[in-house]
Parts: sequence; structure tokens; C-alpha cells
Amino acid sequence: MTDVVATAPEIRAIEGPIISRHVSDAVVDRLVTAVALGLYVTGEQLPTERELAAMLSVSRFSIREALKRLTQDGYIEVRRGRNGGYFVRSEWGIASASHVQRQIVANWEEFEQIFDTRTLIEPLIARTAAVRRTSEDLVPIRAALADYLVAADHDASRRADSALHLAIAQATHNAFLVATSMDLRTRISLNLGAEPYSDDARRVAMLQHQALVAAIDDGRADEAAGIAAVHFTLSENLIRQLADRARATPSEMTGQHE
Amino acid sequence: MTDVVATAPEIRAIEGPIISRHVSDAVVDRLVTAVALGLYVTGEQLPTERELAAMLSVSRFSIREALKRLTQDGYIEVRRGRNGGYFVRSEWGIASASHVQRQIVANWEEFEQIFDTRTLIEPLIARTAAVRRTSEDLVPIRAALADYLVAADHDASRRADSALHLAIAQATHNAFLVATSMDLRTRISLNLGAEPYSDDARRVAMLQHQALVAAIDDGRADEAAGIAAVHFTLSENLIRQLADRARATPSEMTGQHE
DNA sequence: GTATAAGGTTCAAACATCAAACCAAAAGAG
DNA sequence: CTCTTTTGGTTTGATGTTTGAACCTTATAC
Repeated sequence: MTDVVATAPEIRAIEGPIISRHVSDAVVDRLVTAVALGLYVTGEQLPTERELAAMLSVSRFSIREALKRLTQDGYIEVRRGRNGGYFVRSEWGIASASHVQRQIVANWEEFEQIFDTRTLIEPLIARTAAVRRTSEDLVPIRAALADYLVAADHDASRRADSALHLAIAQATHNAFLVATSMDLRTRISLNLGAEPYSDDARRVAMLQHQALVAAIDDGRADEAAGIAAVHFTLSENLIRQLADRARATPSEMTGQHE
Repeated sequence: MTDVVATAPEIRAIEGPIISRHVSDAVVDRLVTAVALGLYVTGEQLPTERELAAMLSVSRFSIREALKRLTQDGYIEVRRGRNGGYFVRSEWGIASASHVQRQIVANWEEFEQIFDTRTLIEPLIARTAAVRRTSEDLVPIRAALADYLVAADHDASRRADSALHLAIAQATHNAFLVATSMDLRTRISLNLGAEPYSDDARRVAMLQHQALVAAIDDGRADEAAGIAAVHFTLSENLIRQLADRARATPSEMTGQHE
């Protein structure tokens, strides 16, 4: 599996090589981000090559380069002829033992960093949202919460979760926090396919989401921060369990890499 | 003046053109960051072209490209022959009316964003540092504080300030916060040449720095956060005053741009 | 069965980057 | 004063990326 993984926040000093990224790398990042964020779901999606080229102001060649990589890595599949195109594969989100082995255990350091940053930033976002939210901000927040509560399947749940946390971040009226929140969510999804999921976790998350929205609604900043702090340990713990299980399982690494 | 300005945190969704950055752009960023951070001060500095090429693993061609831009924009000057090289111009840090007009007023939106982010993030950094700092972390913090207290001139003061806040950020043991703190400081310096400075402000900052270090030392998290919140309004207010004065002054824009 | 909307292929031109050699200026060594 | 050295300035050719545009192939819709 190639490096379809966002790069860690680079600490730029002088010294240290400058790596020139190819355009296709940037395209891969965009697409992976889009799927990780739930803009495209399992099954058909993805604009055509020509559309993507126009959307991203990039030649079709570069688009194809990116799509080729994603196809080879098993993230999307291609169908030819009319009504053909590129489709998000359901295996995008698999969390098989070998997948976990490769993705989580191998990048454990990065996960620790992401978790730590999340427990620092997300309460700040919740607190700030509680203080700054206007009545207009509440509309998308409530809508996303409602979507989450009635979400029928994993995909819908994921998208609603994403939308909810995005809406909350936007209620801070600070672009940096919005970008950071999205970035953290994307990175976790990236290394994993999707945030892990269990019916138990979802039940807990439903309550937490309701409480969080209520706290933000009422402007109870400290409570909002507290709920956020607890809430984000949920997926963190699920991932830690996954990793523990993977580490216990004897490595069954099967080929498939470059 | 070309875009010698760090790009704002990009909110990546699908859509929106992909801009392929040239290697020389990355080099410009590195150098500007290095100077903004005080690694190179007014007067002689900057490694030779060949050294830079080696340091950054980039061809001399790309280095020259970057240096050419910086020279044209008046940030550095070049001297030929033995003992020649590129030197940081003192005008780097000027805050003349026209400069302020161009840089602050024109980018005021970005400044507001930076200030806002700073008032959110820096208290978090101070708080986290107070909680997590080990005894080893205190060594560079105290050293930087001592440097700051005895700094003789503006340059020394700037560098010690930079070092102090970097050391504090590192005491959080979170790479993201370290990078963010550096990034914010760099951006303010970038748009401005340097954070504004006045003897009055320095006297206040000295007391605040001492109080901040003491709070972190003692693990008084809330206090540390509070001091940081106040501390960073200091330069913010200086910049606001500068901008107000610039806006009041009739525009005297003189040539010098592309 | 034909038109159409996808992906697949090919080609040449433009551009970016690199590596290496060489030129020109200015300071220091003798 | 001359020679050497260090530094920027210039040239050239090789290599790889990116683009644009035309054209081929496949499968579905009508």
C-alpha cells in the first residue's frame, strides 16, 4: 500500500529536505479526503475524469495518475463504457486484522499524536462554539443531530457525525479550528478507512451528541468542553482495542504492496 | 510585492483548483520563515547558494530562483566575490506607513483570523505546558526567559521571545501545538516584518513572561492560561494601533510591486 | 443497431528541475 | 601586485512532469 496517508504537520525550520509533491499526489489527497469525510459513499460516486480535471484545474493525465493509484490500492474500482466511471469500493472501510496490522500498528505513533491533539482541540472547539454560536449556527447543528439520531446504517451515521462536528466547528467562527477539526477527522479515517463503529458505541454517542448540542445551545461552555473531552475518547478507545487485538493476532501479512 | 506570505490554512474539500507549488516557492517559504523566526538577523547571514542547495536537497537552480525573488522584493541583498553572499536587509522589519498600509490594512482579514486563533490556542498551550512540563522542559524555558530579561536590543529581544514561546510549546509534548504556535508567530512576523515593539510593551512583556514561566513551573494551569491570554493581546493591540494610524494616514503608496 | 458517454491510448509541445561545467568579481595570502 | 580562493552569475543538456488534443474502445440507453 502506498502512502495514501496525510503527512503529519511539518515542523518547518531551515534544514531538512524539500520534497516536491506531484500534482497527482495532491489529487489523491483531495479524493481520499473527500471520501474519508463522507462526501462520497460506498457504491457509485466520483465525477468523471474529465469533470475532475475541470474541477481541480488539472490535466486529465494527472487525474488518471491519481485514480490509477487509488484503483491499484483497492480504494476505488473502475467500470468502462457508458455509465461507467470510478466507484468507491466498500472495502475502503474494512478493518480486517491484516489491514489493522498494517495501518494502525505501523502508524501507531501518528495515532497517538492525533488522539492527543484531539483531546486538546475538540474541547476547545466545543467551548468556543458554546460561547460564540449564533442562532443561525444552531440550524445546521440541530439538523445534523437529527440526521444522526435517525441514521439507519453505518454510512449515514458516519456522514451525520461528520456533518455534526463540522457544524459545531463552524459555530466557533474560526477557520483554523474548522480546518483542524476536519483534518483530524480525516486523518483518523484515512489510516483506518473509517472511524470504528459498534452499536454500543453508537448508543453512547447518541446521548453524548444530544448532550453536547444542548450544552452548546444553552451556552454552557465548560459542560460542552467536558462532554467533548469524553466523547472523543470513545472512538479513541475503540481504536485502541482494535490495535490491541491486532497486536495479539499473529501477523498474517499477505502481499499487496509496492 | 509578491506573495511572500504563508498561505492560510486551506479548507480542503473537493472542488477548488490544485495549485502546483514550485520548489522555489517552498524555498522562499523556508527562508522567510527562518528570518521571521529570528534564525537569521539583520546584516550578514544566509548560507551560500551551494550550502542551501545541499541543506534543502534541492538544485542550486531552485535556490537561485528563490533568492532572486527575495532580492527583488527587497528582503535580502546580494554581494559578489569572495566573502560575498546574501544578506538580510534591515528594511525587512520596517514598519513605515506605506508598508503598514500595504501589509496590515490589505491583509486585515488574515490578521483578525490569526489574532483570534492565537487567543484560543496560546492559552491552551500555556495550560497544557503547565500540566505536562517535566523538569527537563524547564531548562530551555528558564534559559530563554533569562535571555529575554537581559536582551540588549530589539533583535535579541525578538529571538529570546521566540525561543521562550517555542520552549513552552515544546513542554506540551504535542507536535501539533508546537507547529501551530510557530506558524502563528511566523505569520504575524511575515505580514509585518516583525512583531511590533516598544519599550513600554517590552517592560510589560518582561513581567508577563516571568509570571507565565512561574505559573508553568508551579503547574498552575489556569493561571498560566490566563496570563497567556493577556500576554498575547499585547502585540495584538500594538498592531491594531499601527493599523489605525495607517488607516488615518492618507495613502502614500509608492511604486514597488509587480 | 446506432448514438452516446464513459474510460483507454497516443503524441508532441511546454515546462520544471537537476547536474555539471564554466565565467566573473572581489577579497585575502604571499 | 599577483595568485588563489570563495562567492555569485551563466550556459547547456539531460530528465521527468504536466498539459492539451486528438483518437480508440467499451458498454449502455434508446
